[in-house]
Amino acid sequence: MPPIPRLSAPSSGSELTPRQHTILSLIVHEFAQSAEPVGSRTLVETYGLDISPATVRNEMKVLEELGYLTHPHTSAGRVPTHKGYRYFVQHLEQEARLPAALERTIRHQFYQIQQELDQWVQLSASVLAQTVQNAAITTVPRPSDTIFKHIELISLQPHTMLMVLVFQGGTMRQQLIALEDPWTQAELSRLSDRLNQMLTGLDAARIRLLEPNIDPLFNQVLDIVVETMEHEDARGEQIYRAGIGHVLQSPEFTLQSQARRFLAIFEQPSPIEPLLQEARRFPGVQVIIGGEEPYDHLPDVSLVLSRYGRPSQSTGILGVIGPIRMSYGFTISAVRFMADLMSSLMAGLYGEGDVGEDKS
Amino acid sequence: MPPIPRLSAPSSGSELTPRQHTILSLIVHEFAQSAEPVGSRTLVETYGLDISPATVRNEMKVLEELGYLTHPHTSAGRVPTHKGYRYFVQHLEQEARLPAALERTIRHQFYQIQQELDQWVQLSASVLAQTVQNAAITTVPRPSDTIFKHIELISLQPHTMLMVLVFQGGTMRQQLIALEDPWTQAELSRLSDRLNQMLTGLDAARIRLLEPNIDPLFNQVLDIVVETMEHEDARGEQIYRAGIGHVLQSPEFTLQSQARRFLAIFEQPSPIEPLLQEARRFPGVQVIIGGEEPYDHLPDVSLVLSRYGRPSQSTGILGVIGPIRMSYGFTISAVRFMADLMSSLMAGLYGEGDVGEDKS
DNA sequence: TCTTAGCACTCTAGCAAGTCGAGTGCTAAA
DNA sequence: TTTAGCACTCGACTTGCTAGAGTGCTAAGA
Repeated sequence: MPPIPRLSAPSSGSELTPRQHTILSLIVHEFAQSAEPVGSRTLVETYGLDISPATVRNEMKVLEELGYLTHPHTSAGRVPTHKGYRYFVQHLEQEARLPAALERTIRHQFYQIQQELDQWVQLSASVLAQTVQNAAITTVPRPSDTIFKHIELISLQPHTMLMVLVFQGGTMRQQLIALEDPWTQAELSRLSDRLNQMLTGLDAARIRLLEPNIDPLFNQVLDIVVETMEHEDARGEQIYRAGIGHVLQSPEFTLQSQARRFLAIFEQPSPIEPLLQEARRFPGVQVIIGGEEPYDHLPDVSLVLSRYGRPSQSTGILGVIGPIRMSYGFTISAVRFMADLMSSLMAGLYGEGDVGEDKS
Repeated sequence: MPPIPRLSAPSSGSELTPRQHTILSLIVHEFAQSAEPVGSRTLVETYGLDISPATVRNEMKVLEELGYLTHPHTSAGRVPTHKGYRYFVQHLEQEARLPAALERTIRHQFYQIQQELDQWVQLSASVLAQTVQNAAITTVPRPSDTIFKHIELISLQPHTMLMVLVFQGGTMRQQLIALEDPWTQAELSRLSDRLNQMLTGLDAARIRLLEPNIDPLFNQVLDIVVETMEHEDARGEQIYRAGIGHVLQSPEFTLQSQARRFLAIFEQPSPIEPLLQEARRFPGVQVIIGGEEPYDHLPDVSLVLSRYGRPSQSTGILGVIGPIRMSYGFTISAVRFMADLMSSLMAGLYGEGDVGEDKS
């Protein structure tokens, strides 16, 4: 059960009176829990307000005229609009932390598994989903630009070798290559030494400009390297997901059509991929409210995303996807904590000298 | 639209008369399409049978007494029972192939992407899901036993090295290792040469028995190797999934409770993992009808699974998950084709000498 | 003996009418 | 400016009814 969000007076410059702000916040909070339109009487009774339902109704009407609330029908309670949510999120106390016990529990789970990036990524999605009781995603960190760092050629059988490519930032790719002629490990090592000297620090475009060599194997490997690097640049995110069931449990996604639109997010060509790319460019937690304006191709969901990793080297995105009425305060805290945790785990993995994510 | 399954007379030894067999098959087929109980009149009219509805009703009653059909209520049509499906699947002509044009289309998609196992695996799930209009899964191939084949130690920075482990069957793992003292590539190469000579062909248990060396780095690496290999043995399948939305569209999964049970299959600790392990031990396409007897922990779904890969080296599982009333004939053909295709793709990747999956 | 026409019976889906309750909006008084 | 009171609205739920699809049984026909 997430804690009740702070209901402090709005920060200066707000266009709402303190009471309107309180009422809007309470409606957002109540609707997040009940998923049903909030009536004036319910609100007063549930939160023990010192004003009468009629007063609340009057304020609600003003808020509706300002565009922060709507009605599903004449005699129903109020529901926040997208604008209402945007206002709420903007004026939220974003600095709240998760309860210390919860932070400990989460951290503990990461120290129980092997030190391996892929597993951390996967675990972060499922722990996040479990924590916020919504769907969560995490993308595998990768650098914004693929730059050659190291190649290793390993002879497996006389006619088969394993090529291991390491890129700046620590990403690795391996590939088996069939050879026309048999080669010894010594010969392959000489070749990889030469490649390492020539290619370190270059990107795919620069490598392409190199003059062809006399050695046919050299050329073959070079081709494969370029191909792999270009492919790496063009490759879609690898996304781990978890907790889809949580979201489908909530009433707004019981309709088939809604559920299908929601599920499409997790299928192969995901409609949120451009969003993730975009989100990676900025530090801090970002909240995206879908179903409207620039995000109308999304179903009615909200995304709470954060970049993580080492900004100059390789970064990934993690976050939560859930109904628009989610508990933003708690979710934002959870996402921020998880991003910081992953960043520091990665910093530990790749050496302490490199600080994790910048604390904005 | 899948083709109508062959309705030939049952193979000898069947406990049903030819007419009963036909009626059961038609009910299975009709119910697969309509998802609604099949009445006697509908059956006669839709399939142009030369017998009257009354006769069909009599036969239906016999089939019901034998346990192959049920009634949702007194005045409803008939629905196949699990036993009915099992009978139907067992007596199905399993040798049907996909239409040649479809096979070509599918093959084509695999030649359009880079030769990389992970991508093929992912693609196979989405193509399969698209083809049969149900959910599909594919696991990344891996050997049944992890056996050391090769190690490579690559110096990235003076105090950081990359360890690449290759196991029998071609699976690879890499890991960054922080070093207390600085090491040169030459020193690391000598170390990896020694390890390669000592460990090739051994499994984790045997490596554990080796006597400790004087060299501390040697011991450190050896520990990590054993740990990685043991971890590899214990690691869960990496599963790619696709087409979940197709299944959720069908009427049996519109109820929240059903949908959630179904989705649980695709979440982190999947209830079907033991099934996949089991299925990997046998060649050919296997059909599992869930929701009953040994599979009652599953929701009401059927699995059509096949192993693929190189039996002696490394194998994976691919298959389709859908409502029990799926089109078995078509689905089985699709799964078999996809398994064969993946097997031959892998054979091509790892060298022709090694034939793909045995044709059972 | 098998098949089939006829008929009574059963059960669900769907529709219409009616009731209940939560909630609004307005007005007038505090 | 706040609030009590009241008329009004609309959805959710209940009840009663009907049409339709389907079965099971019986008796006649092949």
